[in-house]
Amino acid sequence: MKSPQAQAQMNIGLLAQRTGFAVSAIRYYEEVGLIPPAVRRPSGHRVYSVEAQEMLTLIRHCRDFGFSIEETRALVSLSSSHDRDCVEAREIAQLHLDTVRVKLVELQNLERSLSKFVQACTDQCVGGPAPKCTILNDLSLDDSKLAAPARCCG
Amino acid sequence: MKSPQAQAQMNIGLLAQRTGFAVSAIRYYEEVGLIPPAVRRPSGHRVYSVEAQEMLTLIRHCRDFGFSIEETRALVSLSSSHDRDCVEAREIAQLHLDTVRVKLVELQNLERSLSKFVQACTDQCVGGPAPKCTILNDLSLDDSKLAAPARCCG
DNA sequence: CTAGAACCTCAAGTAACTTGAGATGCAAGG
DNA sequence: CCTTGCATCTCAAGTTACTTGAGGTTCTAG
Repeated sequence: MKSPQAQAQMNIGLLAQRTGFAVSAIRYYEEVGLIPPAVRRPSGHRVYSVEAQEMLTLIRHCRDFGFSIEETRALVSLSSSHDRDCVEAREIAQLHLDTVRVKLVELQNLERSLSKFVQACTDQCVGGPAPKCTILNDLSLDDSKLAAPARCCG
Repeated sequence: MKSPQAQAQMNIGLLAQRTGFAVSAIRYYEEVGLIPPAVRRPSGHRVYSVEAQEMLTLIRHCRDFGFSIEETRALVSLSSSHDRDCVEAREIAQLHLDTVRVKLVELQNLERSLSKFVQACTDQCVGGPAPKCTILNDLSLDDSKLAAPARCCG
């Protein structure tokens, strides 16, 4: 009756391997109630079914999307509820997308400023270490414009 | 002798205000040794000089740049060392810039995938909640392609 | 002189796990 | 049967960069 390849029962190590989580992360997810407590063998070892594997795969994908544990929890519970609400799932994703976009803009600005900073240093410090470098001084002034330090290694 | 506007001594509250940190953050920085222990009044209250303000302003700018505490620590110590090494500062910034760029690419990919996900939902769930929505099912399959779920609310 | 803001210390909480210690279980080779 | 070594178990503490809270003092303005 048992199919040899789609192993129905597995221990935590194999589950971890199949879902891309660390063993400790799976135990953590159980602890915080993101997944239900595993069935145990008499020895105390956890045993998992393919259903658990699917649930963790969903969680894996949610985490790859950067959803927080709480958002993931909502999506997992939606996925296992009978009368699931697609609109709700979309709202969670949309909300998350909004925050990702904000972060993206911030990171883009940061990249610009930082590369200008490095460029200013590179342009002006070509000769090597300079004891009179003032770029860090500039950074400690309230009104310094970080994106383009006025001078460096003068 | 005392200039009235450039107040030479200040308490932690004013320092926090001037540098944009929370009071608790400044105490934390002292605790972890990012800034030296403040001079105390007989009452135990901390007193800060303009030098401390400048140091914290530098830290503020480093944190705005997303430098970790350890990177910031290195930059702060460079800024206060007599024979400062401009090349070293540039290297720290360059290293940090590299990681920012990696994160930026990741976030851009994420934004694309996530917006496709939301779009797929929006396109197919216009009618409202759908009990037969399968989008979350797809996410629990190992080989599902997240960027473009095959179907939703079928 | 008193109310209330600001300050103090110390402990614990946050997110999402990881790491480590110390103990037990299990499967394979000899 | 026994040993070796990997997998597993629990529980506590560490990670980052701070914040929050409790409980108590000090400063300042009216």
